[in-house]
Amino acid sequence: MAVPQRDAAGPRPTSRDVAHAAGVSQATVSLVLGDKWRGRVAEPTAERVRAAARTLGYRPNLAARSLRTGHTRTALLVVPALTNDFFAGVYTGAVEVASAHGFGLVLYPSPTGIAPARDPFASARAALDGVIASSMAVESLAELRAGGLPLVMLDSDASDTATVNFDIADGMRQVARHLLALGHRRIAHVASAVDSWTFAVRARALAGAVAGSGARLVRTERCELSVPGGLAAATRALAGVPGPDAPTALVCDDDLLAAGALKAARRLGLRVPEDVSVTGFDDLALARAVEPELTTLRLPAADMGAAGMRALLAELAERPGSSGPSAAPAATPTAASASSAPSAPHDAEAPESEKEGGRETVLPVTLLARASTGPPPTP
Amino acid sequence: MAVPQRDAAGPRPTSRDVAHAAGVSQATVSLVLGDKWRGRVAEPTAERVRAAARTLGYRPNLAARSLRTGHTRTALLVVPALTNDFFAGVYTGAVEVASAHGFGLVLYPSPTGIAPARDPFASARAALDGVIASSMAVESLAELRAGGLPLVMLDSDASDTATVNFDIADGMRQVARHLLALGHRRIAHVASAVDSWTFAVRARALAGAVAGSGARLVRTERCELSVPGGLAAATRALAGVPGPDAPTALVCDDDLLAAGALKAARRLGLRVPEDVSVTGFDDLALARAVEPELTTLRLPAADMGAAGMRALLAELAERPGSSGPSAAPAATPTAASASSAPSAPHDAEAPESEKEGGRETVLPVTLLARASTGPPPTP
DNA sequence: GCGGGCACGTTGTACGTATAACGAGCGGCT
DNA sequence: AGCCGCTCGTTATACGTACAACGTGCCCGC
Repeated sequence: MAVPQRDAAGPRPTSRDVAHAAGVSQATVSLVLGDKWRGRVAEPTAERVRAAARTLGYRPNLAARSLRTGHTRTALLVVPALTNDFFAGVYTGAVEVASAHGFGLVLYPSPTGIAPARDPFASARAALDGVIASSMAVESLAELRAGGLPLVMLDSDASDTATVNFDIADGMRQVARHLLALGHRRIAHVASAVDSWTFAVRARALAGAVAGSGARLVRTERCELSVPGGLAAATRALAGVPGPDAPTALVCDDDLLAAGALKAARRLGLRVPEDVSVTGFDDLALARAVEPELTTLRLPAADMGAAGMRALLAELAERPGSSGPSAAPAATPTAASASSAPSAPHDAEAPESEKEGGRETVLPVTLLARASTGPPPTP
Repeated sequence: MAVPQRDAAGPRPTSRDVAHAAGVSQATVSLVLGDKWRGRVAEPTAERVRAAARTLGYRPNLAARSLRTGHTRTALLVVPALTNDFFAGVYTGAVEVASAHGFGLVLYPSPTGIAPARDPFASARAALDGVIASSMAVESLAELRAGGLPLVMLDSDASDTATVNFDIADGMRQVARHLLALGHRRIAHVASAVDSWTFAVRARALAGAVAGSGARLVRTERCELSVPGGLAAATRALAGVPGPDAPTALVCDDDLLAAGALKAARRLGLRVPEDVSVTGFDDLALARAVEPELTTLRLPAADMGAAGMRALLAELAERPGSSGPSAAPAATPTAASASSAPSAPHDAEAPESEKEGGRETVLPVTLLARASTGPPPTP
């Protein structure tokens, strides 16, 4: 009703049409709608322009704008898979700070089965100002950089790029401490076979935490990052349980693997946690859908997305020809009043420790102890 | 190595730079790279242009192209949630046929917590040629149509728009027949509270199938579409089990609900399927992650996405100023030889019955009988 | 009374591309 | 010989926007 679109739209009104309707020049329209008019256009005139834009249902032509300005105010988020709630959370966080800064965010799920050919983002045709990519979604970092676009990596140890990581090592130590405190002394690691920093760190940290504690890492089984993968690997890891040399706890690199481990235990006639404890990683929705619910690490995915987007904006800001971020939510003529203050989320929060002046952001993680862990069986 | 990008890139080469390097005019470059040169440019010249483009690492400026042509060869897919494998499948299918026709596909997960303000797709800033939307992701269809963009709806009964649907009614009848054949006579329906065509049909079809069969639909419990929702609703539905008037089978509108039902049964001390049978819908990955694995309906999500994209392309083709679909995979200068024939997927397959000349596509579904259903208990 | 600022706009141009319209050379047919 | 028609290009223009540069009154201070 109040929405002012022309229904039987002719060929979409341009800024010149608006100018004509408001009795000004096209340049003035551009100034007013671009929020660059303080002191250059009188308020009544500006209001006339806005009114004309509103009644005509004017919406700026993005292509023309990009052609002129050289940028698109659009970023790309590259993730390995859509179905993982973790990356959905990353997206949510990233899109929030993006749109708070007038940026769009496009999603590119890397392995869709489409051959990426030469162009990694062929299917996300949008012209881009920058890229945020999960290290799990890219094979070759060089290929990404080839575009010459500002780049932020997630879960990566790349040193020549801005990165956003979780404190995975600390998280793994929390898991280890939890199990050790429960009394476990023989632990197996159900590990992802994905060759990524975030999994390499898991292995190192677990080994490190177990090392000087009187406990032992009795097995490590690698597998594909999926429930069936976890089922297979956990089945191998559980051979000989209960037994003197067999593990009493399974530390899994991911909730998917832990869910598979639960199935493996059940098929082997083992109870969780009475016969064997299981831990996950990520706190996916799946962690609470299975029985028993998984002890796991909560990684604040949205924070990672938000931090990634902020890092990208910072990168953009210090480029030569680029436009610094602005809070102005684009030129779409919308009623100027928003309900509450826009408030870029988290913009001044404490928890995320950022290496001052550096290019790496590290986010804390927290352990959630649930029903899948308990004391080891007493033989 | 063979990838010909300029590393210390200056301000990106334009078609004019290519023209200069090849000793031709800019128009000729445009013709050659746009595949419009048959009979207008001699082969040696064309090759010279291609070579120049390659060594310069030329990539056409999308903004300029869109400004000139008026379209973007980009479509938008609007889905309710990213984490649902079903919609991930839809995306995969859609992106496959899109890129086979030289189109890009951008994803917009509707409820990201961002207020859509006036513009439904503010965060997917890309300029669009058309939209494919799941009816579950949009509140008001009119708002979608307001953009004036070609529109295809998924899972919808909208009559004034092209639609792609599954044969939900037939699917529900298959479920009912399966349970009736096992001997169930008292059935409860764990239904989604989402007000959408696809769920309304489920209810009607289940009621219809149970009606003349000697069995009864003893309860219907509605809830939010999630595992906890299913847990709550199923707990209500299972009151009094086992008992003379209580259901022996739970038909759930979605695998998420069925997973919740499994948890509910376990908490009530009921075994599945010995005490109560449970069925799902969608065949999500979750269906096989839980124990016992779910009897469910397989909906070929990728087919739906592919059909949706094809419907959109058809829509686009019969618009006045628009470019018909073309198999030419854009102008990116890539080695002309592909390994195998491109072969638009499924393009001539039988299973999807399409109302000839109509605007609705209906896709078949198949029942997967797994461990969560069995004969009812014999009292 | 006159130069100088200020407030308010406007004119002009460029971004990189696609395509319509227009040749120029040349061989063959009548 | 004349001229059509074909091949192989070129020139010119428009898409819609942002912004640099340039007026034009008008008031103010000296």
